[in-house]
Amino acid sequence: MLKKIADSELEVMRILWRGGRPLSFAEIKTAIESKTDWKKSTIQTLLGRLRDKGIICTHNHYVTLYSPNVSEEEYVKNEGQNFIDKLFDGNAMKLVTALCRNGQLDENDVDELKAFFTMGGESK
Amino acid sequence: MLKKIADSELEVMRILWRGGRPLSFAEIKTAIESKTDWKKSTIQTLLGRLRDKGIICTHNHYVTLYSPNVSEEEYVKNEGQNFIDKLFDGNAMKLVTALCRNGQLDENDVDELKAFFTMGGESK
DNA sequence: CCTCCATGTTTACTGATGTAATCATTGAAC
DNA sequence: GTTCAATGATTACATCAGTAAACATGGAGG
Repeated sequence: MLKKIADSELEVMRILWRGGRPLSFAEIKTAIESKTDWKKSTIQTLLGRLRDKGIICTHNHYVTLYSPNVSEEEYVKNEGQNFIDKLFDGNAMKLVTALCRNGQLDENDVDELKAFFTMGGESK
Repeated sequence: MLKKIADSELEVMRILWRGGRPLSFAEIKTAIESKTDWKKSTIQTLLGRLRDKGIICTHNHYVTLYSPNVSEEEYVKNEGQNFIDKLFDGNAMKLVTALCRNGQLDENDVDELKAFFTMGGESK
């Protein structure tokens, strides 16, 4: 049961996921500093917590390299399910109809989805 | 900007929302005890915090009555948006396509949505 | 009146999160 | 070798969330 990833930790995970390969602290630091003004010790703390939770692991290569143990897809799927469970009784359709009702999704979007299915695959 | 409703607080809110009218502590307590084993002091704490956050208010009637300041719809819409912002760059379609990809939504569901639109209204 | 019960208020404690300073180490540069 | 900069580890501290005991109070019953 996938431990919870806190918001600030998520920022770090994004870097790792987007990196697509094990990253060094320096790389992570640079990437994070381009979007937050966290001190390095903060980043270190987050990496430590993520490792404690088993969400990332470290390889001792030459420098330490950090890589995710869970993929972004897994994470997103998991969070999505939790969210749906929490607010929509686990029923994804309820979520979607709520989106429609709130105008966060319109008929064109639905058409697009339809297309996605009828051509059985990756639209994007 | 709607203060955050914690998970346990949400349980209380559900009672209030479902109640459809201002409820007394006794009513809330009974309702909550049917689904959790929280002590009454716990329920009081949650009510207190919700009131501090301005999410509910109390009327002094004869006994104190509690009622929500935010509707469930508002709340759900808000949380939904936050969720989409956090995990899908604010793009609801990305969420929905993810649901499809994960099989949490299938072609039939999409058809249903289509119907929802073409007949312009409340399907369910 | 005195007592008890339901309710309201205050205080408490643990763990998680956001944020970081500080200390320790280790390889790189002189 | 000695020093320094980068990195890793330890400690810190405030706030929030989950859960609750304890204490105060105002009526209901006797």
